Amino acid sequence: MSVEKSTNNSKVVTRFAPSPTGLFHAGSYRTAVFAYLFARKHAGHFILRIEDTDKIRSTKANEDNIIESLKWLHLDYDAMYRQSERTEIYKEWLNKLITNGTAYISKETPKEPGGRTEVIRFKNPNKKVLFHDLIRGDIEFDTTELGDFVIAKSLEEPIFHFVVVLDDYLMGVTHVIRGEDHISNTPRQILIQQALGATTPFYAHLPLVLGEDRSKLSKRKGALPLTEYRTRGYLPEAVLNFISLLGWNPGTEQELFSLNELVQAFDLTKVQKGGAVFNDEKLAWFNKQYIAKLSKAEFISHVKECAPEVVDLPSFTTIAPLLQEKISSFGDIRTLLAPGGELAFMTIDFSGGATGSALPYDPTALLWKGETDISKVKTSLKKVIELLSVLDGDSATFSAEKVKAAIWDFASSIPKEQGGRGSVLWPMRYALSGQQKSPDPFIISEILGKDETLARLNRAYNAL
RNA sequence: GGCCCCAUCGUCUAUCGGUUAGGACAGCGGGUUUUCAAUCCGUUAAGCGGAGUUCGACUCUCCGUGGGGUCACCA
Repeated sequence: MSVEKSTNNSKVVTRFAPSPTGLFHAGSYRTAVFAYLFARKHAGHFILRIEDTDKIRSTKANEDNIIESLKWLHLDYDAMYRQSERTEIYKEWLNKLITNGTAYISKETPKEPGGRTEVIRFKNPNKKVLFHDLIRGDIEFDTTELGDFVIAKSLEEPIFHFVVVLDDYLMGVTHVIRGEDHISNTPRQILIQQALGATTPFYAHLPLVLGEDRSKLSKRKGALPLTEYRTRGYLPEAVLNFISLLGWNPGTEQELFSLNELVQAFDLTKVQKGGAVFNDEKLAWFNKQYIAKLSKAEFISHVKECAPEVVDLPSFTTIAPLLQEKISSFGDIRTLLAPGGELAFMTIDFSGGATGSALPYDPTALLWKGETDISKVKTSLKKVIELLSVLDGDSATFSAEKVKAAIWDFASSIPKEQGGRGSVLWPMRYALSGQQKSPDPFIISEILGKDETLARLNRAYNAL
């Protein structure tokens, strides 16, 4: 008894039904995305249903987190329901089932002192249930081992299996798109459907999103809430793009998709059966692609959100283009500016502190590659100082281009055998940045300004 | 353990019986370069095992193995 139905005359309705018992992470997010894409692809409805029948574990904060995350990702829904507000409806239908004999009030011996003495159980017809899954094909279960399972703690406290089925029915859900972990719940839910006189929707059980250890992604396994990706400086478009390609792909070699392109391309039949490991490196790559596409103004406004203190730095506009091509997430900016980071030269004190004698780095690192002759480095630094001294110190004219122009001929005049340009540029750059890695010495000079540039070069010169 | 689902490079995946098994991330090598990054070019790397079916299996069937999910008065 396969459940073939026709979709010809029924509008597609999908739903995303999270329970607000934890922060919204990639596992549930992927389910939301697929249900959303499928609905939009077929010009159908997408419903958000908060499954908060567990009053103890559900919180408003978690619900807000779900809603906020969906909004951040631009997954708009056509209707929203909260199961905690539908108690009367459930009660009415629970009574119907009890009346028609498919459910009954069962006397229980409390497991703990003071425990419940009666619950509502479903009268299990103990039969085999076969259903068709859009992704996996026919699946058959024998429901006998389920026994007369509980569908409500009381008339006012229905539980998951009952409310899911009833709501899907009442809300006209045509396609139940959910995680694979619900496969084994499906047969008992179909039993309830039959008792309710409801039609069976299409089922599509998605492969799970896995952690590095290949087990179901969960907070416990280190899955970050989506809102955490936001605060770490990930773009919603990148997160959406990445997660959409987890367990699904259009069969082409295209990798970058806008939301609209995803809607157009999405196809449930191309969904994978096996689980997919969530890979942070690839997410970072996607994010980098999207950051690169940002206009200068957009880039700056995103930095403002993630690292406002950085925008206030005097030379921020000078390094912004550098940052945009370097970072994978906006959170990287803080790392770059922190002590030891490639941009630390902007914030480290090179004045030598109270005694005025100590350099914030090891002077011997000024030596380029195999160079051992300190006097050569001193000569080179001295020449650089001379060349820069004659430049106009005005902030508008002491630019990276001007500094480069002033230095370049001299640096290029050094023969390869004597170290080439590197023998000039490395000590210069290191003197200015105090870092093994940093932007080039010209841009650093511009950022520091003439006075600070010369001060640092002189201090390095004197330290040798 | 019972039941259920799954199985191509380290990872995400293409292949719908016939391919030198393709792409992307990561890795590695190189060009460029004062360093790192970026960028460009190149490159390593895969059909879990065994039986079948077939002229021919990564692809279909079965068994095994492995992994995962689920077994609540949670969802």
